[in-house]
Amino acid sequence: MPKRVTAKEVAKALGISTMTVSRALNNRPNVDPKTRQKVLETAQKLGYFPNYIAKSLVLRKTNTIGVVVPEITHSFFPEVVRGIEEISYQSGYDLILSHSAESGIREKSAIETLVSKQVDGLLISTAQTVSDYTIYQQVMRRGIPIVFYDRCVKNIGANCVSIDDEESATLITEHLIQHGYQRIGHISGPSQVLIGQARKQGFIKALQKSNLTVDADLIIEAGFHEKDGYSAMQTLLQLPPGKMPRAVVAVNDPAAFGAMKAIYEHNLRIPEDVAIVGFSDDIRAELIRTPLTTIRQNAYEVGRRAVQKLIDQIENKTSSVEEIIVKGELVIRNSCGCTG
Amino acid sequence: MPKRVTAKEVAKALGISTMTVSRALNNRPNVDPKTRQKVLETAQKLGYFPNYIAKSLVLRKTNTIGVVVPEITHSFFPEVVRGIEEISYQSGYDLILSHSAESGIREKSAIETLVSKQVDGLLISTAQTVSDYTIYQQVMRRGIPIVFYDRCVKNIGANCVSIDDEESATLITEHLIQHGYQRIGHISGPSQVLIGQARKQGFIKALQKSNLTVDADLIIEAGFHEKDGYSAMQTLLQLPPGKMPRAVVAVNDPAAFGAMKAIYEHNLRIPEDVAIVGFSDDIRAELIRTPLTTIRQNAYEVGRRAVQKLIDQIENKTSSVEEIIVKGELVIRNSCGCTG
DNA sequence: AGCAGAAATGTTAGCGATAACATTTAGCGC
DNA sequence: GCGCTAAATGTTATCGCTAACATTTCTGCT
Repeated sequence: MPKRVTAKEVAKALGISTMTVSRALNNRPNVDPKTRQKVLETAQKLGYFPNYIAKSLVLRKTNTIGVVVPEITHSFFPEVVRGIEEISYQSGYDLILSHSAESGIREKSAIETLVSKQVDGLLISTAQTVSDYTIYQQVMRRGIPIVFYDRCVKNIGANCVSIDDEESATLITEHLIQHGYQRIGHISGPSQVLIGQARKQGFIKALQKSNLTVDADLIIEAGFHEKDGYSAMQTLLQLPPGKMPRAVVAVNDPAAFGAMKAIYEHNLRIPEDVAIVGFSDDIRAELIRTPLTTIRQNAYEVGRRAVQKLIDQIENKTSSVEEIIVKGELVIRNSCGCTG
Repeated sequence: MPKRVTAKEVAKALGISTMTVSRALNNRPNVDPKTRQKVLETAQKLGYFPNYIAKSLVLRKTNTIGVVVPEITHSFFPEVVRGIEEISYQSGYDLILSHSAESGIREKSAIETLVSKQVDGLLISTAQTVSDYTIYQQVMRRGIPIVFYDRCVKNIGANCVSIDDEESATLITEHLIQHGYQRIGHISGPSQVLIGQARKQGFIKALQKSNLTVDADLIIEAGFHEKDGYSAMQTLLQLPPGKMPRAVVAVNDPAAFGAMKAIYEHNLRIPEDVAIVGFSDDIRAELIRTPLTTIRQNAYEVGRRAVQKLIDQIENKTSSVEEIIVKGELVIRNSCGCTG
């Protein structure tokens, strides 16, 4: 096992103290330029790498940010991480990445590990099953700042960067209303998931703003996957002709794809018979038979804003608690009735 | 600033020594069960988090693996990271993620930082511009194991897990040959990139094995993007009818998409007039007008095998240097001439 | 009860670096 | 060349933890 070269050995090789070596290596003032030069050369020659672990112990700073991601398969989060990485790199922070796999228990344990590793701050997107917030509070009480991203925890004094699900849902629903559709249905997410709730709220709000009746029969609680959209749409298609929705807002793109399949199977056309829109701008959205009108969410921007806020907090540049909302963008294609 | 609770304070609260606290917390033998119980309770009550930085300093082990990724936008690498994460989590290692952005300089600096952070091992996929391998050797001489993944560095005694680009290219080319096509063209990657070279080699090898002539005019050096495939295909389509390829092997799926666009613009049909195949199983490959026959690369598996190898090495379970190759899988759709 | 041996606990030193203070050396004016 | 200040360097203690050794407290057995 090769021995590791320490500052002490560099010092010994030059017949000086480790303190001078430390000063030279860290560009501190009050070091003779000739000494500094010699230290640099010797360090290079001996293959010296500073030990950041030791440094972190004494400085109580690791220049490391802990990132907790609930799901990595989903394309949204890698994109967020890319944004996080970009800014943190520029600011000289490294990232420790943890995956909670949507499990509250794993999330808690990941946070504990990160705290034990003395990260300077945490970026967290909560797992879907989390309901106990004491760990967050415990961490914050220790003076470790947390910024939540995408999935926020409110009222515990933490910063938060999220997507404006509700407003975006309103936006896209209003687009359908502008097309003149009166009866609009909604294929929603599971009711216990925040994102689903927000989008449903936004949908309802848009109807109300235009004085359209909100018909509970036209809101089907489903899920985020293709099959959920498929079966929900089948339910809608079974409604009597006078009641069947002329347009549908799906909770996300996969659900919309499923719904489209059901529509085609009923020998109906999109958008001539039923218009449909999605949410999240899946890569497939523009490639399918009738390209899907949807909302593009800027995951990259969410990541950037979240770390930036966290780093500001770590370096005491800000103290106010903010809720930053990254706007979604309406991507108009053909499934809504627009012609492209 | 809240003070951090240390083992010493837990000890003082109980009137015992820190050593006993340490032993109790780490499930060491020779601790009275009652004492252990009290320590656990008190630690919990005081909100004690162990300081892994201090622990790492004395144990010279961080339980952390450094991962260097050249590119995060590309879907391949997030998938590799997912595989890495899964296994490392099971084995109790955390990941520090670094991004070299295909820059040799950034890669070197990332490695230096990771070494300074005392990672137990490194997973590296080299940036495209890297040609100086001394940093790798320096790190390995320090006793820090490296496993390369996807993009390997040979002959420096490091383990490596990669995709069998050459063999897969042979495989898919042979599939075209089985269709009876005689004149087959290749839209290759840039010649200085290894992956491109390997695929081209595999393409050539398949032709040779079947005693088909390798016509240099049918091999167009292009790039990995859609526009590269588009312009390369245009060059091929300009060839005199007797020379124009009846089938094309594209270096990857995006290049194939570009090529397909060019083919359609020439009012030719796929696969009736020109058959084409890709590489990498892009998510769009099965959704397009004529679904693309391609090679699926198991990025997830690459990640899993690479960390596993690394952890074995860290824990001294293996010492032999291996080159692990994860096989690609032929995904047959319609663009090759098969009917689905 | 007395004692060996095991079990439980304590003490000291050190991991590799830096802060804070102490000391030596250098520079400069008269 | 002297004295004074500033620059350069050195010393000691410490960050929070654990290894290694030292000591004390239990056991059980004759």
